Amino acid sequence: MSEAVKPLTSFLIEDILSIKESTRLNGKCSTQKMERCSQWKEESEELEQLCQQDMMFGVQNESLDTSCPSTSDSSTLTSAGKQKRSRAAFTHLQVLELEKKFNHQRYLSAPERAHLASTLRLTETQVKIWFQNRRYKTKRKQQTSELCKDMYKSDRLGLRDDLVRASLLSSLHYRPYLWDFSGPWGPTLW
DNA sequence: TGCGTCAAGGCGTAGA
DNA sequence: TCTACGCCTTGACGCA
Repeated sequence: MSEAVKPLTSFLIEDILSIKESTRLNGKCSTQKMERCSQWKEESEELEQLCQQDMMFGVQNESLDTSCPSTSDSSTLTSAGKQKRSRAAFTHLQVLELEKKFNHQRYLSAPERAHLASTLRLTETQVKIWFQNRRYKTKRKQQTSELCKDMYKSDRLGLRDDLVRASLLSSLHYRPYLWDFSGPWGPTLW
């Protein structure tokens, strides 16, 4: 893989917050939450319009970059001189659209990904990774719910051994790194 | 301050 | 060989 092809890590929380800084009040959590809700509402309305326009005319929108990645200087140096990893925080608007797309289709073709990325002002890699993570998250949730069902069944049937095994497995599943990988059970066993 | 969440990193694999 | 995937794991961040 060439580093040149790979897009730079996206943007920092501060990048987003700085945009909204001017409208931000001094209050703490509740105020901020209320504010965020109203922002989401505005973003959603904006998105509706943008997506409709985009679908109708097939054009890119310039006004959707409330969280536009500032790819140039997204990470800082640590005291050790190592580059500090930055974590992008997608806006509600972007997540909303990604979720919408994901509900419709779990896999994107390259053109679809490119289109969605440009529409949401994200890189194709970010869209790709988001879908990857989203699929994995869905899978995990599904496995957990199935496990819970099994546990419930076992409990009702009085299958204590199964219950114990299931609870043991559930504790392992989400904390695979806590388990001794040299042992007979790997995290991908089930 | 510990914990949960989530974008991104990393590794192995499959298909073209 | 390249690209995208799955499957974790890591690291940054927000919250109680």
